[in-house]
Amino acid sequence: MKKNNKQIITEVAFLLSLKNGFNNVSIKEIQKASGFSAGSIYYHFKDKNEILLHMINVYLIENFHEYRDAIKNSNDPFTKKMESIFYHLIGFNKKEFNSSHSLTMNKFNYREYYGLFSSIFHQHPETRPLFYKLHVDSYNFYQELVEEALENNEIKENIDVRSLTIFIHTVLKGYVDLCVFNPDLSIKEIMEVNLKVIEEITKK
Amino acid sequence: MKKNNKQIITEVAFLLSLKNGFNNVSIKEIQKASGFSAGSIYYHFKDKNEILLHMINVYLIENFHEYRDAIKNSNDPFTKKMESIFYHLIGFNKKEFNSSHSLTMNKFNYREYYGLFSSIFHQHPETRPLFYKLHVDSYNFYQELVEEALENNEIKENIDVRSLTIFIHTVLKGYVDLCVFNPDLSIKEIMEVNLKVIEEITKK
DNA sequence: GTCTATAGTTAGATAGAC
DNA sequence: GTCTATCTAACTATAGAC
Repeated sequence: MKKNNKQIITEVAFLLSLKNGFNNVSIKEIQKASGFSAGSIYYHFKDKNEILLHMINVYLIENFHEYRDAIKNSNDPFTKKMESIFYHLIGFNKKEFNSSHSLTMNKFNYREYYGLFSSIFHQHPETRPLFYKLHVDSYNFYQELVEEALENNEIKENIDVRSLTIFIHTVLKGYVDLCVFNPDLSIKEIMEVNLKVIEEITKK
Repeated sequence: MKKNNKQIITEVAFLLSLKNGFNNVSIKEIQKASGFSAGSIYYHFKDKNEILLHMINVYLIENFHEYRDAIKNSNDPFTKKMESIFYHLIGFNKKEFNSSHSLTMNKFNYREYYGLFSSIFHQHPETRPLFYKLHVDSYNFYQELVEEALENNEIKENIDVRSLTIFIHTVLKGYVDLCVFNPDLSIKEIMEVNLKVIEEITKK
């Protein structure tokens, strides 16, 4: 899949934004880093805000859909799927996480990633509907997993689907937040603690 | 407690930042909203970044210390203290939340509040140590509550303090995140679901 | 589709009077 | 301690040649 120039500009804007925040990335910087001129950039995007929208769609929305569908289509049991979500949320699948060069975390820096999109949510209120939609999609995804687990008799059958879904949603959100803001706690420990609680309250 | 002019400027900067993000608030806007001139502002602060630091200390750090000490000094049982934290994290104590005019949420808009500080964390990396410190303090606070509950025989005695503390920290983080980003779910429901899980895994 | 050159605006910060 | 006036730098966006 060859990248067209619009995609290159978007990627450059995204990578620069990870470091400095979208508002602190100037068109001049995008010019320098991409090799394209201002005129060229404004040929592809009518203004800077359109770059932002494109960026959100590619790196937030599409990214979610991809990892969601990957997990959906796997044949893993409920607990395994939950574990995969924990890894994916910080940009890893389990194999990568346990490999030796995972420590560099080069693939993507989840700390900057979530920081960037939180900033965008706050400073560009016109983009908020996109975030709300994403959260509804996440909720529905988790609910499907819970319902599937119930059907497959993997968790205790008298559990309330809505409550468990909300709880799982909460824990996943908090887990990401802790990983981002708390450099003292090991990701693995946060993950294991919370997976254990989920197991405890769902076990038959 | 009469406000001095430095405090007024800080408050104005904070309120404007809640709406637009600190980076999008210009000195000119602070001038207009506060009634002070640029010269006056730069008499109190050597540059714009110093306003930011002062703002973080007053509205993030001191705010945490106040609500933490209030809960610490209360004589409530463990579950009651947990409930209070849930309310305080979104800017209410329970009484206010249940009163009729709570719906306006005028006291402070927690959605903008957390959005603002997330943005600052991302876009002003030099301030991150302050955030890390705050998270360690939060962790220690939760741990003290757990230890206290153990001493008072309020929760089952064979529970692992560290695991429970990490779990509580995760849930509280996720709860705030859901409240901020998910306008479809009722705050009360998120709160109740998670309080119930905490109760379930700690009950004797 | 990409370039150069530049218009037009706004930002943070300072000097010096009172 | 507060004011007015102003400087310099940086930004987004556009016009027009190729």
